[in-house]
Order: sequence, then C-alpha cells, then structure tokens
Amino acid sequence: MALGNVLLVALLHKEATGYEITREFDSTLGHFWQASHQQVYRELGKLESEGLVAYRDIKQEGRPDKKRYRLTANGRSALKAWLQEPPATRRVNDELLVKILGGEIVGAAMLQDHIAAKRIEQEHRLELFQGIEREYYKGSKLEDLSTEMRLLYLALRKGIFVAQAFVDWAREAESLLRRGRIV
Amino acid sequence: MALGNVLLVALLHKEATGYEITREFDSTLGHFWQASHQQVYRELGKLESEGLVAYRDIKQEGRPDKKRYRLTANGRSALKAWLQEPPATRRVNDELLVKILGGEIVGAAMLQDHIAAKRIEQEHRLELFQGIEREYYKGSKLEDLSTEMRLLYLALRKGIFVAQAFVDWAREAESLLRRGRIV
DNA sequence: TCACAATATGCAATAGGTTGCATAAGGAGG
DNA sequence: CCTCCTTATGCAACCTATTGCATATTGTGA
Repeated sequence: MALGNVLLVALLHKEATGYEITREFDSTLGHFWQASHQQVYRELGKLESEGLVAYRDIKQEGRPDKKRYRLTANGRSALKAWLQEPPATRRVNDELLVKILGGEIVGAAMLQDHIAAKRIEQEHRLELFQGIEREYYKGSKLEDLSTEMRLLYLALRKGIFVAQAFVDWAREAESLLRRGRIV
Repeated sequence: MALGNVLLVALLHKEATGYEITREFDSTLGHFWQASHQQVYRELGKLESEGLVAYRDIKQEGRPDKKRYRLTANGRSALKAWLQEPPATRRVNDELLVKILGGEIVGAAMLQDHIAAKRIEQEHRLELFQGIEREYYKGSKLEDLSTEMRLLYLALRKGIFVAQAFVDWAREAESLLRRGRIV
C-alpha cells in the first residue's frame, strides 16, 4: 500500500488530477518516490473505491473529463496511521555492486566505465541539490520558510550527503581500478 | 532478468544448491542483493530451462533430492553480456523521506523516532563493515588477496561511505528537529 | 520426551510494477 | 501542411516479488 500512501501525501496540501500528480513524480516528488502514470491512475481509482480520496469532474470538450482528487477525512486518518508506522526496510538490490563482483570476467576498464557513469549521474544530482540549497535555503533563515519547505530541507540534505558519499566512493574505486590494484 | 543474472554471479566460482544460494542471500550477498528462497528456486528452474545452468541430482533418503547447480557455457556468456550492459537505474522509493514530507500531521517527535531507528540500523551496518575491513583488509596488502576478495573490498568501501553519510545526515536532522527548527 | 530450529525443496495466491497500446485535441516547429 | 510534443486518461498483458502453506528428517535445548 506504499504508493497509495504516497498519493495521499501528495494530496495533503492541495487537490490534484492524476496527470498533475504524475508531473510531480517527474519533478520534486520523484526524488522521494517514482511511479508511472498508469500506476497513478490505477491507484487513485483504488483509493477512491476505498473512500480515502474523492473527486469532482471537471468538464472538458472533446476530451475525457478531468478528475480533481482531494483527501477525505478517512483518507487523512489512514495517512496518519501509516505515517506513524516505522518505515519498512527496503530490499537491497544493487546492480552495480553485483556487476563489480563479476568484475573478473569483464575486466577493470569495464568496471571503471560502469562506476564512472554512475558517479557522473550522482555529480549532476549533487549539483542540482546544491543549487536548490543555495537558491532557497542559504539566503533566508529556516524560520522564515513554510513548514513544508523546512521538511523539504531535511530531505534535500539527505540527498546531498548520500550523493556526495557515492561520488567520494566512486573516485576511490576508480583510482584503485586505474592503478591495477583490483583486477 | 536481474535476479537470474545475480544467481549466475553466485555460481561463478562454485556449484551450489538453491538452499546454499539462499544462505548466501542471508549473508554476504545479501548486502548486494536480496531474494527469498521461493524466488531462488523458481528462478533456478527458469535458468535451467533456458540452458544457462545445469544440475545434477544428489540422492538423499527420506527427503527430496538436492540439485547441485553449475554454470553452463551458455550461462557464462549470457552473464558476460549482462555484466557489460551499464547497470539499470533503479526506481527511487524512499519511504522515510515520504514520511518526513508528511511530518506536519505526526509531529517532530515521531519524525525523530523514525530517523533515529534508521540511524541505529545504519550504525550497526557501519560497525559490521568496519569490523570486516579491520579483520580482512587492514593487516594484509590488497595484492596478497584473491581477486574475489579485492572486488569485495570495493563493495565494502561503498557500504562504509554510504552508511556513514546516512548516519551523519540523520544526526543533523535529529538535531534540527530536537531544537524545534522544523516542525 | 517434546518442541523447535535447521536443512531442503516447492506450489499457489496475491500484490505491485512494467510495457504496450489506445484515445483525443491543441500548439509548436520545420 | 505534417509531424511531434503536451495535455489527459485508462485498459490489458505480462513480469516480478511477497506471503502463506506444505512436506520430511535430523539435531539441539528445555
């Protein structure tokens, strides 16, 4: 039921259509959770049938009506119950590490390529996050921002710490491989 | 097909039964990839039907025969092809961050609890990894170890960097929450 | 002695996620 | 003018993963 609860969080401060929520999964919310538009529509339908969200139709000519969803009182209390549960532990599935383990049959150069590609990805992420930090959080005091923005700050800092750690590790690993110390 | 390829990596240096591979998913390999015994047996059956692994029966009295699986030549080349593909990008699903985003309705104390629980988990991980590093890698030179052990060293270092970053972030976040700076 | 964990396999049902396709109109660029 | 992108929804088939159950023996601790 995790995705359902993520949708409830997305509807916490505003009403939205499935399409708008999908847009959010492509931007900010996508750094927390990812879902396809098919998943979003299917799950919104399920939440509606359970009475956790309700929608009103927005008439449109020539195309299907929009459904603008909002949280119901039941939805709000179901969300609260979920938020109070300790977060579930996710299964570890680290394809890069598995590929490193098979490094003997592909060689050091291939491993360096794989690691460098991920490092560059994380460097971009890091720059993006640091840019957001400078733009929104470095000028003003935390107290002057909305609660939502302050909570986002915690999440942003997590992104920065973890991305930086990955980049640091990748540089070390690439250097060891380059110097022929591993394979 | 990711799990299938992980099983091929597990069979790279040795033959093994489904049960033995499941044991590995509970120990070292579990830090890279996790899978249940049901998944392992099902996937081994599929790999066998595709000719990527083969087994010979080990007779046992009173209980079902063991199947000792080994990599075939086809399996080895399928694995090589997979190892050369750049690792797929995993969907982001960070339940803790989503719960932080909903922090307004549960309050600072609950968020601190959730973050602290994850921090303690990562602190244990970190201690475990640092223990392994001291035991296997601090005494001897990297060159004196097997290739497999050297590759494991890269993975171990990743675990240390990432766990440390999480712990550092968690301490910062807990401190901000404790001082009432967020909610 | 009795219960429970470990060894060793596997099926079935359900839940969750991916991929492909379909519809339909307006606007932008070549 | 024609194609592609964006807006806006959704079904169906498939693949992957989880949960619950089932079997059968040996060894260990209470």
